[in-house]
Amino acid sequence: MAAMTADRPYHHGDLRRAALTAAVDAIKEGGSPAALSLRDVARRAGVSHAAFKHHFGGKPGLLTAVATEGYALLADALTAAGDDRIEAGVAYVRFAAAHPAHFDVMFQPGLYNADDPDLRAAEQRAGAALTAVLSSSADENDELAAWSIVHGFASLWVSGALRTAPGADAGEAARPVISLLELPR
Amino acid sequence: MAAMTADRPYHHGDLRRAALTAAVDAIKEGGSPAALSLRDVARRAGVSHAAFKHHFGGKPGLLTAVATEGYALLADALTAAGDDRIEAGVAYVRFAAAHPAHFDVMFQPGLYNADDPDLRAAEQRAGAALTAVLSSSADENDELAAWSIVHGFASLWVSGALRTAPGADAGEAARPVISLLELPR
DNA sequence: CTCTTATCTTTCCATTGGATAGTTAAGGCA
DNA sequence: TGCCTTAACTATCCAATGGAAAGATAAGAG
Repeated sequence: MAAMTADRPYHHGDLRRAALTAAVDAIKEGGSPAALSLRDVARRAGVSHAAFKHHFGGKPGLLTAVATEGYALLADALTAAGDDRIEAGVAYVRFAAAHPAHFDVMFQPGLYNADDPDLRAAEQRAGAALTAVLSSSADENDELAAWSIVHGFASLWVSGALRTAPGADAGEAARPVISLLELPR
Repeated sequence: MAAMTADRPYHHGDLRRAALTAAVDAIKEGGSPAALSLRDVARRAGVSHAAFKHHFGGKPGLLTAVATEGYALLADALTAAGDDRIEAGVAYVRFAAAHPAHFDVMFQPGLYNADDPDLRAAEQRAGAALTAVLSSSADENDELAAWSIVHGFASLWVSGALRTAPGADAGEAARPVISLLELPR
């Protein structure tokens, strides 16, 4: 039974990529990764919902790919920010604000396949980039404090808990805040 | 058609309370509020899934109640902690670690009915308690920094990003970290 | 003792994620 | 060129979900 109403090709060509962006769009519109529907993503990509099984295995697999991409983007952003701790922190916040869907998924390990090899690799790359900037820290508490303040600001920003002027730049808003941790003590 | 296999009474007596605790249990076991199933909660409470309509309206309504209870608990914990900023911060983290399900829901406004009156009231009570402790702050950035570092630590702890010794006390782990913000500058 | 109303159940529905089996195309190899 | 293996995708079925509607039961007011 060959239906094929539309004249699009049988093979998408770059379904994986299309699915990822469609998923991120859907998460943004839905407001939460929880509301994500596989079938909705499939419709956006113009594909049967079962097509994802081959590429991602299932819904958790799709979200695993989103998280993986997120960690990769974060690692890139951190490396690009250089050695300055403040700038790295600003980059962290900026990443979260620019990719809220990725950020949301990343820190909800219950949603995806947390022991996926690719995911782990990207995760460790981001972790290494973070540790590299913080290597000047005196002790472990110093590192934890830096990570906490930056992650906290990012989380609050993304969740909408900070009622800021619309269109405000998250990075610039964060700079004076996270700088408080860096003053000479 | 009166089936009623079990001999439990037709009226539960305290369904609202039972539903809340069942929902929290289910979220903890499921790992994420996203995985929460209304019908599962109903089974735990020994009730038809349609019974919730009257009490909560629907799934978002149930999660709204969870978030409301969370904000109330947080407000209580903060007020009980007294005037000390460090102790308030420790209490914040301790709350998150003790009630991870509530905490998870609270900061995902997309999951619930964010403009519910009761929710707003509890939210504002917690906000007031937080602001009260931070009132000694020099400026707004100081307040934001304090909130960020505490919320960041709590988020990372709850999401499992901090690989700590099992059974470790979150509050005590947080104390030296958040104290770094309080050193004389 | 009846009426009213809050609480709960049954039943039905569209939608979801997943499983299975079949269809199409693309690339290696004769 | 023609075959054949395999990647990529569709069609279809299924159990489970959240919600809606309508009815059953109980509790309390008068």
